[in-house]
Amino acid sequence: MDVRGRSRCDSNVHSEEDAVDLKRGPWTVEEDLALMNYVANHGEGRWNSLARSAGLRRTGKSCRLRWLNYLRPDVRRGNITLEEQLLILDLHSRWGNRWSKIAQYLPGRTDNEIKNYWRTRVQKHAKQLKCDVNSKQFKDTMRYLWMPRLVERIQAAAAASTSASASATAAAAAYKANNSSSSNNTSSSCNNNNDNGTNYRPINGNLEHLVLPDISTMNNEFTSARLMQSYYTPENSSTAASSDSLGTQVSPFSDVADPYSISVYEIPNQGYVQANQAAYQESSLFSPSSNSLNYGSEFFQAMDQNNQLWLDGGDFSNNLWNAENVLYLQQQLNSI
DNA sequence: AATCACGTCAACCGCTCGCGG
DNA sequence: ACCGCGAGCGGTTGACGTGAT
Repeated sequence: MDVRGRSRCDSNVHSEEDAVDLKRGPWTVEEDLALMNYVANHGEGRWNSLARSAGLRRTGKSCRLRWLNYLRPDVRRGNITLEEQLLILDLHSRWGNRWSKIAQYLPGRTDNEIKNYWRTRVQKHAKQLKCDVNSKQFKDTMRYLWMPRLVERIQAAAAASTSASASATAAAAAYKANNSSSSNNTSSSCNNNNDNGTNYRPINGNLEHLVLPDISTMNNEFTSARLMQSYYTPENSSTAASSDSLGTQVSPFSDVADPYSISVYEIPNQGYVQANQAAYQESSLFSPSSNSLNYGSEFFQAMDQNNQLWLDGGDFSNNLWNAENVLYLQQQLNSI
């Protein structure tokens, strides 16, 4: 067997006997098969005894980790999608480094994977911006710039996906028929129960009021679709919008004292950076308190340099929208 | 072709918590 | 109340892949 990685003597092996028996490092195919077979026949749990009974020279911890993070049949592979990024950013803003809790809302993703994503992607950008990942500055950047931008990207992807497959799907045809008659119906349906029977009632984009659905009944794309709705509602984008000198539609912050209150900007055919910077700067007009977002042009320059890298983190090839989600997101787009 | 730097991620570690004896 | 054990969590490490030089 291939024993790589840490040496046996650098761990908390308590006896010479254990040192001889225990194996560390990457799992082999044989070990994986042994673990899978044993779990299939006997179920999970009792990992220490499981390891012995399955004939694995591994700790129970190692077996558990291998199963949960890799061998479990419902483990999801591939890049973190834009929808998942949005969810991770939002949930982390609420719960911090509660990776397992966050992972509960991203079916198929493990806490380890989310943790790795955060450390390799998010913290990297904080470092490039020369600010602490836990600083208010960085959190504001996420809330007011990156997350709205993620929403834009998701909407754009949904629109592209729908237009590409519209003629081939019944859902798209139904959408077209529905959309040609009335636009009000679509927006009014947004805040009602969804097709999964999940009660979802976002209130003016305030995520504190966002009731996260039962994850057992919905996939992560649908969860993020609901989250998107809370970031971009027809009410705050149309009735309260104002135009700045760039022609950018800017929504005033309805409640800047609430750290989770989000406004989103409509940016028709504008460069993302310029438009968002204008929106970002204008946001200070609505925040006379200590929450004012005056970070200056240097900060934006640093952010802009890294912005595309950040947004390109999503993999559209893995953006497997089903017809239902495409329809839902299209309704959102057309209700704006 | 060789080397280096960097990013990714599987795996490990220490710690805490809950539970049963 | 204490102890031992199993399970789970968050932090960290290091092997590996890849692109740049």
